[in-house]
Amino acid sequence: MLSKKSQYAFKALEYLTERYKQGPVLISEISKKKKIPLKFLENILLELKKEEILDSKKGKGGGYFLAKDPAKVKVATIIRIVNGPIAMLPCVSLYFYERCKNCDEKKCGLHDLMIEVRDASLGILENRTLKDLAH
Amino acid sequence: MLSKKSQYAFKALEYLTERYKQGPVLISEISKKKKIPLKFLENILLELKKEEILDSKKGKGGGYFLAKDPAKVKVATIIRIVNGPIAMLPCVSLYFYERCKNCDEKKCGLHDLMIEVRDASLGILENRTLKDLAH
DNA sequence: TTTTAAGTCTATTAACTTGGTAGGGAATTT
DNA sequence: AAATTCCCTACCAAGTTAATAGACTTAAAA
Repeated sequence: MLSKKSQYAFKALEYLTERYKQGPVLISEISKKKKIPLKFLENILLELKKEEILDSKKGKGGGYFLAKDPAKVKVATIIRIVNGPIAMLPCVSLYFYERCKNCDEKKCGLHDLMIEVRDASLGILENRTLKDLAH
Repeated sequence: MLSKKSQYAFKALEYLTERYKQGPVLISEISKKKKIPLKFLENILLELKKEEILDSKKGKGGGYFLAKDPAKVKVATIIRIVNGPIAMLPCVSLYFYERCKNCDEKKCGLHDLMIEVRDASLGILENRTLKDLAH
């Protein structure tokens, strides 16, 4: 399941997508409009900035804004940043791969199945962007 | 991600699938062969019994065994029992549905997307059984 | 140049979840 | 009756999540 943090992130990004190219938006404004705890939201936006999804401006007239075209930001990318792996097992994760202990990937029945599930999910998540979320 | 408990469950079920119709198998045997902490495994098997995936026999010659044909036990069912929801959001879960607070499902962009992802995953998980995991 | 308005950063905390343990109790077979 | 095996309840430590606090930095405006 997506964490609450992830849901907050998507709500904030939705808000910023609606205001793309309209200048910086205050954290406090997003917090109020989307009912996200202010300080928690700060952390989330900062993280998204470090990953270059968002950019920001300090001081008066400052705020956060999308660093790129919302049609270029994949949903999968956001999930990986704020929620972690999309795969159901570490041993089939593309970006967070970890070998299974006590389990030979060659003859693990779950392994192949979970690759299928991963690919089915990614087929969708890698092909949808922030723009699609807004519609 | 699937919890360690879920991975243990699948390993145990794999073992029991190989021994389907061959009489009860000791918890301690599964524990040893599959390297699963004994007491933890007890809890898992008991839970699977309560959900009628497994059955058991007490006393000498006792143990656990599959309650039905492994070809009839869906992977999705097991995941729901030991891991919980398959969907990425409570508001799109079929078996663990919960309404989103502060989010109108009608106009939530994530909602529709997550339904797609759910259906893609279920398309696989509802059509694979314990038997498929073994081969 | 001072003030004010922002975002930045580090640390802390409370609640919850996960993984694992302990120790009898109950049923069944011999 | 004794041995064997699952059943059940409770507990605990560690980690994660959600949220908060407060001081710091940068930038614009007065």
